[in-house]
Parts: sequence; structure tokens; C-alpha cells
Amino acid sequence: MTLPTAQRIRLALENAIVDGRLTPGQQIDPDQVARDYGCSRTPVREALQALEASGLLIVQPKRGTFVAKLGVPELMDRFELMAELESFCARLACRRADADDLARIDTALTACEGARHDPDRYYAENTAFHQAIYRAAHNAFLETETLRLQAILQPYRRRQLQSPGRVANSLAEHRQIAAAIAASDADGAARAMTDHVLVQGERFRDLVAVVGSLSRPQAGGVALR
Amino acid sequence: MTLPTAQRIRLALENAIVDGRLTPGQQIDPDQVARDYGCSRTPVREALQALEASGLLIVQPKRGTFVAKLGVPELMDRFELMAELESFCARLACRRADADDLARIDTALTACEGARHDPDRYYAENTAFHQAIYRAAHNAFLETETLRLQAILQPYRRRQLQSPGRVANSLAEHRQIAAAIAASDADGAARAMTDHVLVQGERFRDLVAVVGSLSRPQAGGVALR
DNA sequence: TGCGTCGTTGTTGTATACAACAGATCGGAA
DNA sequence: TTCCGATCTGTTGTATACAACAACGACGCA
Repeated sequence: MTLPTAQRIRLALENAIVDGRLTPGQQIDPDQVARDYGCSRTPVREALQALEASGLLIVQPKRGTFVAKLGVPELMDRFELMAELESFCARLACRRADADDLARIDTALTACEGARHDPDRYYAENTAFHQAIYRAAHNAFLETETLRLQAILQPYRRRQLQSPGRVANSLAEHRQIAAAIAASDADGAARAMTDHVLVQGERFRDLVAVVGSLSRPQAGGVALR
Repeated sequence: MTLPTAQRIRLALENAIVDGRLTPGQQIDPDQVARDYGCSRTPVREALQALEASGLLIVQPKRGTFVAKLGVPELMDRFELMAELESFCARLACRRADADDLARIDTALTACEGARHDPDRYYAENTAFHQAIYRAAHNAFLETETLRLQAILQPYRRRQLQSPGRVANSLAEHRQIAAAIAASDADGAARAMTDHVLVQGERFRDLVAVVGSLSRPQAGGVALR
């Protein structure tokens, strides 16, 4: 219990969202959370505000707090930026990755291969592979920001890996990216990573084009235009 | 007021930091802020936490809350990402800017020209010029994130414009960027913007290289990063 | 039947009080 | 003089209570 309650709640909720136990659009009852953790509303409130700031929750004043449910335009914006950030990570990794970084990337790639027949495990190993590249960029701030955006997009990526054949394609792309980084081919790594991420965005758009028309998304990022 | 106290405080402090009325390293006394705004500690606490989440403040547990004072590695990381984000904005603007966007950019450029002899005014107009480009990228999420990072870096940019000749150079770079966007020259705009931002990062490093040796010598990470 | 209005109810925002913790300071002993 | 420890003080974390507000539903009126 060395960690403040508010942060424990924050991490727990964040994990629940990323792991899919809380799904986009789901309402969160602060009082219930407070009961669950045996605390008052105050630390819960702090946790919810922090999660809202990082984009995982949205608070609709006087209506309730919900797991962020992004509409198509909001998701396209985020995938577009994610592709750029990850691509930048890959590019920097080509310049800066040391032996340890390369080893971590290779280990993660192998773990992906081993998990290719188990979607849930592949999902986790895929996440780790990308994070190994963020780290290899040797820019702590970039790493943090990219991790945050990754967390926001995780609930939406999860579905995609269930498309038949997607895992195999993803694996092939991973190999290509890892090879480019190992060869210090900055342009190649950046391009491969951009494609890898944007494919997910495209796939997602296809998905929602079919299913999406049912439920109305809540505005996520808030654009003042 | 129609705005919650907590948000009023947050905005006020954010402006104070960006405008330079609160300087990096300065301590913030929550009780004093509460007195200033005639409220209790609760909304102040919320405001401070939000500002910490956005990177403008840092809270050292049991020691106090301070305006973020970034060291050289932290600043290099942020400038590096800023260059990438702004460059990406410029690139997207080439693809997506409509007549209104171009007009706003042009207006902002003209305002910069008019303010060239007044550093404070130029500082403000320079900010507006960049923001016009973020907006022209037509990616609301990217715009928000870039604005946030811009706010974090503002206190450090301010000093640079005081270097003799920097304003003139900055203006020339602005013209080049605006021209590239108007001509839909994506690569040219991206490159010009990257250089424009990185020059500021370099300039900053020169600055601290002179002054910084007293406070804390910086060893690694500065090389070619 | 449609619309406007009013009350109810849930949610949020704020105030206040208290407890726990860590840093800092001071004093004493080696 | 230096090191160690205890106390003291300031800061943070949490609990609780209350007030204000807006959304929602029900009711009445046209």
C-alpha cells in the first residue's frame, strides 16, 4: 500500500480499459468505484480527472462519466498521429538503438511469433513489440506521449486482430520493421511503421463502416473550431 | 462566473506560465492561490493536478509544487518532438488547407512582419502564426496535442527571440514556410518547419551551454540527438 | 396530441477537517 | 567537529458534508 489510493484507482481503471474489461461507451459510477476500493469519492474523482486528461475517459457534465467512445473522425485523427509518432520512433531507433534495444526488439518479435495462434497473447506481445521500439528511440518524452496514445487506441486495435489473416500480416510487417531497424535503414523503418499503423486505421474504418451506424459516439478530443 | 473555479484557476495559471509571469522553477503555494481566488484548497488542487498532467507543473511530493523547470535533456526531447509535430502539421496543411486557412496564415505572417521591432508583440504573433498552421492541418487531435507542447515550450522560446538578429531570421523562415504551404510543397514545408523549430532548440542549447555550467553540468545525451 | 413548465433526482463542484507522511532542523553524543 | 536521531513543521492525501446545477420525467395546459 505504498501507492496513494487515487493512483491505484487510476492505474486499475486504465488497465481495465486497455485490457477490454471496460469497453468504450460504458458508464462509470464514481460511487460504485469508491465502494469497490473502500474509499471516499475524493480519490476516485482525482483518478477520473487524470484519466480524462489523458483521453481515456470523457466526463459529460451532469450526465455521467464514460469510457471514451471515439467516433470515426476522432479515431482517424488519432491513428494518423499515431502513425506519425510510431514512425518517428522507428526512425530515431535506427539512429540510436544500442545492443540492448535491438535485443529487446528481437525478443519481442520472437514472442509475437510464438503467440501467433493465440489472439489474446498476440495482442499483448504486439503491444510489447511496439513499446520496445518506443524505448529504443531514446527520447523519454516521445516515449511517454506515444505510450499514452497507444493506450487510447488499444481498445480499438483489439478488435482488428480478430480479422482472419490479420495476425499473419501483422507478423510479417513486424519482421520487416525489425529488420529495417537492425539495418539502420531509417527511411525503410519509418515507411514500414507508417504503413503498419495506418493499415490498422484503415481496417478500423472498414469495421465501423459496417457496424458503426448503430450507436452514436461521444465527442472525444473536443475541437474548438 | 459561468466557469468552475478550478478551471478558472487552471487557465489563469497556464496563462501566467506561458506569458512569463510565472517562471520555471518558481514555487507555487496552493494556500496562497486559494486566498487569491477566494476559494478552498480543493479547486486549487484540481487545477494543479491538471497542469501537472499537461506538463506545465511538477509536484515534488512533500516538497512543493513548482513551475516545470526542464533540464537540457528534457528540453532536447521536447524540442525534437515539437519539430516533428509542427513539421507534420505543415505537411498536412499542404494537403488540406482551404482558402480560409491560407488567409489566416497569411494574416498571421503579416502580423509578424508588423511586429518585428517589438519583441513582446513578435512573440505573440509568432505564436499565432504557428497556431494557424496547426489548425490548417485539419486534425483536431494533432492540433490539441501540438498546442499543449507549444505551451510547455513557450517559456523557453521567449528568451531566444531576444538574441540579436533572431527575429529577422525567424521572419525569413516564416515566409519560406508560408510560401511552401501556399504552393502545396509538402516536403519543402515540412523541412522548413523542422529547421525552424530545431534552430530554436539549438539556440537554446547554446544559451544554456554558456549559463548552465554553474547550475548543473550536463554530460550525456547531448551529442547528435 | 403537442408543448411548455415545474419539480425531482442524480451528478458535480466546493468547503472543511483531519490524518499520515516526509523533510528539515535542532540538539546531543561520540 | 561530525554524525546520528528525535521532534517539529509543512505538505499531501483522504473523508465527509453541503450546495448548486442541469438533465430528466411528469404533469398540466393549450
